[in-house]
Amino acid sequence: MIADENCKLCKMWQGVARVCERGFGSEHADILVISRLPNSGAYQDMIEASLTEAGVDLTRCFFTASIKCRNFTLEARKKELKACLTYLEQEIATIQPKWILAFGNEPLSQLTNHSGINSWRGRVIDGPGYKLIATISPASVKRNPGQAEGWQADLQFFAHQVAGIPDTVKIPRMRVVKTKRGLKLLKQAFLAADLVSYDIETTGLDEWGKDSAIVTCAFTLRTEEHLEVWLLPLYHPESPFNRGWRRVLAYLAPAFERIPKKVAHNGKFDARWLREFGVQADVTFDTMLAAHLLNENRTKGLKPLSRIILGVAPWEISTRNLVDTPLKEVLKYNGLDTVYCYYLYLVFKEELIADLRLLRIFNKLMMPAANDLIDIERRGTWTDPEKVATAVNISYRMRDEIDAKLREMVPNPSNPGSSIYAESNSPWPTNSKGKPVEVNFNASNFCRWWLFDHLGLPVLSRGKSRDDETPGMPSMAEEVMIELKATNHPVIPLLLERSKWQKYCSTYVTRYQEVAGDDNRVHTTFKLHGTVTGRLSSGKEDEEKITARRDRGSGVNIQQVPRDPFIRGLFGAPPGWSFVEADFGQVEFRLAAFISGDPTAIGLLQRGVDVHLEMAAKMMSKPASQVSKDERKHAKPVNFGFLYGMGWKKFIHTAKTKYGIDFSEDAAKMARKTFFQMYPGFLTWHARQRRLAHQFGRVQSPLGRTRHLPDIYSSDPDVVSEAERQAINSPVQSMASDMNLLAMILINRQFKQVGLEAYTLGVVHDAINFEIRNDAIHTALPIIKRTMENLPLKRTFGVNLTVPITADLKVGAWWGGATDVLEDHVYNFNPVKELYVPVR
DNA sequence: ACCTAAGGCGCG
DNA sequence: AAAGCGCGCCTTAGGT
Repeated sequence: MIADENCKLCKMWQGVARVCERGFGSEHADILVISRLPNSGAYQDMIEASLTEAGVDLTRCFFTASIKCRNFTLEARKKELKACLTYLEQEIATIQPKWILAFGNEPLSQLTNHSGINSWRGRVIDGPGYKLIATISPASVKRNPGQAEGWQADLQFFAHQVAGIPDTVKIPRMRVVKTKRGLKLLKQAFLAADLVSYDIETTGLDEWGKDSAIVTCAFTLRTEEHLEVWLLPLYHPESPFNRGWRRVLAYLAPAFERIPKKVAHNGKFDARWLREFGVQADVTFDTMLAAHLLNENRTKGLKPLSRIILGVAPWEISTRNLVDTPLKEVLKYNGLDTVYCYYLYLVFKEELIADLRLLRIFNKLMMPAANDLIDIERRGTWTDPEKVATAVNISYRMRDEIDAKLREMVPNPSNPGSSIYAESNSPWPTNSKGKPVEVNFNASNFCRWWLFDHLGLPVLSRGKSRDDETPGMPSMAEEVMIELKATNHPVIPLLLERSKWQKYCSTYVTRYQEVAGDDNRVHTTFKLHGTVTGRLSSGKEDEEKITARRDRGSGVNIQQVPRDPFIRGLFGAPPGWSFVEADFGQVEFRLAAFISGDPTAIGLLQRGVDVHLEMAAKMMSKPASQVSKDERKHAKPVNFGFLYGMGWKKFIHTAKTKYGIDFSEDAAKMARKTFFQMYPGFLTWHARQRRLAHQFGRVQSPLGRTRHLPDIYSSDPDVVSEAERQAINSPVQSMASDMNLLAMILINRQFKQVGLEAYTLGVVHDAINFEIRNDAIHTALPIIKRTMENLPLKRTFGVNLTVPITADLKVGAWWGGATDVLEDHVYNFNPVKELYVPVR
């Protein structure tokens, strides 16, 4: 077969033992397996073993590679892949495979025009005469053993596709509701069902949008041991209920709400929409959240989970625009979602029952929180429209003024600069197409050329090298620019100042103004499955994240609002209401003390001592009473950094960039030493977490939340070290966020019981934000503080905390403009005297 | 027009 | 060799 040992089509031939290695395997193969490079013996063994395990007949396989020269020193880029494709195409023409299994991004991009292996893996892609399925490369599995499970599942899926194994899941009869009588029957079916798995299809992502509508609904109902699927057309143009779909929902709502068990995949989304249109239904079991809790590392989508766990073939819909898709197609798709969701529920339920601590977290934290978040996301956070408008104007003006100054300094052939720096005659830079780049004061190729080539400022740091020949691009990070201030070139402070205003314009103030509705509220989507530790993440709905479709996004990340009062002060409470922020105080340090059992740390916390002050005293070798404010400030990064195993080098860096404090090498080393001398228990705790991770491949928080750390078994020591540090951090971060979640749930419950006009706006990891009507504050504050400081961890999770937990409350008209409420005043709040009356 | 990767930076 | 952890969003560059 084709192989040119004199090939010089690209650089890869240099220094390899064998140029252009051909593939091997059965001449009558109908399966082509493509790796990145010709496999070494060990990788070939690994691939063959895994394929056999998945059920692929090796005698039907031909093995080859994207890049035919096994060159480990040079990196194959587009050019090389294109050159080598010639040989690959010849192999395909000769073998004429029916199936191709592509390992990694290289064969995927060579053969399909697609790139990004993680979004394309596990999908059947049609090629000329063959079907291609891609997955990650065995090399990446070996480096990150955490990938092994998903990799094997992809191979299994490939084997199923090749063998044509039928779906393992039986699809019940589906019936479509078309008439009034059908609606009546569906209502009766609701009343007879003990469980429903449901899903809705919608016109857009924001339920409050002007044209938003529910296109179809599907319900898998379980009644006395048998399943039936009901499909309900609503707003779809072919639907008989197209005009009266809201009335249909209203008619069905009471019966639907009465079904005791409601299962859905990412049910918060569906429940939020249904609530918008008058259906008040909580989700009792969310399969996506269960999947996440059981294994936080795996993919969360209904389709990949169904593929991996149920072994079913993918079910797709031809277009994203449901209104233009035939009703029949939409309904079938919608119905299958609910059927597979039901079968996933059966699997996950058993898995949770097998781990009662996880089941407890699921039932007592995740599901109640998910249902609370429905209302929280719907409410949104109020922004002051006038303040926002002013902030937008100021931000743009500041940025544009700086731009104007910069533009005068931009090199101009007819106006050679008067800078004290030698201006080289380095030519104006061009882009990949050979066109001159435009003036751009962001971190662009123009600026890199201007600063480092034209003005000759020193390159202090570079990014990653993209290939072997060219070095990485000069860094324009803030810390680099701060260093460059020393050059006294006037362009540096301008660029530094500009980047702040540019960020305000692009990411913050303008976005807030764009997404605030008529009610001046901005919304977010919280994900309970957004992090591996159990923290919530915040942002837009997934589908809104596409860069090219910025106009459609309407959510913001409420957890990354800059602390600058100029920005944070845009959020607040409407007239007559107050913004209340409740923070747990140094909760991670407290929990680290609890988990490690370090007697010094526990003792200090029990006595209510300021740990930062104490650290400063130790560092300065003097009594705490003589520690200055500045000295205490120096102690803060010490406590935060070394807690999770930071090295002295990184410590110098973070102390400088995050706290603006200079530590010399010796001082940093000394600080680290002092820290562990003061809390020797932290060192043994670190060692214990490393040992546990190596022994079990996972660690658990005191409440029972699990962090799987398969990478601990990596052959790469860097990867192992990373997993070890995660083993130290995870239980602490997990417990802190679960406590915050529990507090939120309990506080909301009390607000409802008392009927208070007090509402949660969101959580920011160890803090909860509320909006409370002024006449309810004196009732709400004690509830908040008492709940946060006295969480029923013993009763709910069997955990006896040995350290006190404190909550700090702030009340005000605006976030960030709020003032602390003294401890005594929380329990004795005098609304007349003490209520912060906002000046508007 | 749409997509991905990387750099950079906002938050806890 | 290098070594806190956990996130999401925006921009640029370089593709199809």
